[in-house]
Amino acid sequence: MAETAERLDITAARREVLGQVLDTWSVLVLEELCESPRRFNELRRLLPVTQKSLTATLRRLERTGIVERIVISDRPVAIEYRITRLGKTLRDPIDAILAWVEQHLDEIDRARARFDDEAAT
Amino acid sequence: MAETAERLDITAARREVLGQVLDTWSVLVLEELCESPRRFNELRRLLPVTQKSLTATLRRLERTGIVERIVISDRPVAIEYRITRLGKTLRDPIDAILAWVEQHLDEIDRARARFDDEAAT
DNA sequence: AGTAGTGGTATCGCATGGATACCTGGTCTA
DNA sequence: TAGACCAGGTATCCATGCGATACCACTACT
Repeated sequence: MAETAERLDITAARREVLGQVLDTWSVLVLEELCESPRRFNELRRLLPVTQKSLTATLRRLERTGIVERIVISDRPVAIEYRITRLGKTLRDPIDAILAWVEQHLDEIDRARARFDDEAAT
Repeated sequence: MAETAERLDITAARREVLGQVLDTWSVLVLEELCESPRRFNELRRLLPVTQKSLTATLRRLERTGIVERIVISDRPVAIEYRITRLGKTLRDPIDAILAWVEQHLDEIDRARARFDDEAAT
């Protein structure tokens, strides 16, 4: 039982961060910010994400310490989002996942087609 | 515009797979199955996941070609889930992410506390 | 016969996320 | 100075997802 409890404790903490960090929009926003700092609407144009979700994603990443929200101008309100040192350490693992996806997309498509065919039978 | 369209096309395909592969339960189930094949209820005991979500997760992973569902006995219905060759290739990237989480949990906690403090001000 | 385990499906209610509209300001141009 | 347009959001509605719960068919054990 102690074993189980410990195990679940670990995964509970893990799960929370995992859910935030591995969220689809988080991953894609992160990729963008790794290339260079971006403005809010710049990100909107780059990704098919709604304003609401982008706002939520940026807030979450900011809270987690992965991106920084920098006011670059007061008068015409201008805000820049940039990746933090912590965020940069995420780049390699995330890139590895993205590379995996790119590399296995075809295989996944075939697997899905096979599965759906068998299900239709 | 062609640039944008192409970019969105790529991310659309990416997004789908990302969403499935990086799903919290998928990641944790995958970790378990990497250790050894598991039965349905075995997984339930190992992870704080509901039956419904576990069923959905396993179906999704099966469809994506990442896990295999093997009937090991008809009479007493017994089913084993095991990782596929494709699934195994996911292990390294996923482990990298998990390692990242473990490594930076404290830093994330501090960042969150800081954020919440500032917000409260 | 009763209880427990196996691998599920069905239903309900709440929270999350997308689409859409709207808002507060500032800039630019006519 | 009015109108159009940009910025960075908030507010609202609605569909979908997910957890909790109940239930089912079958087998095994006692």
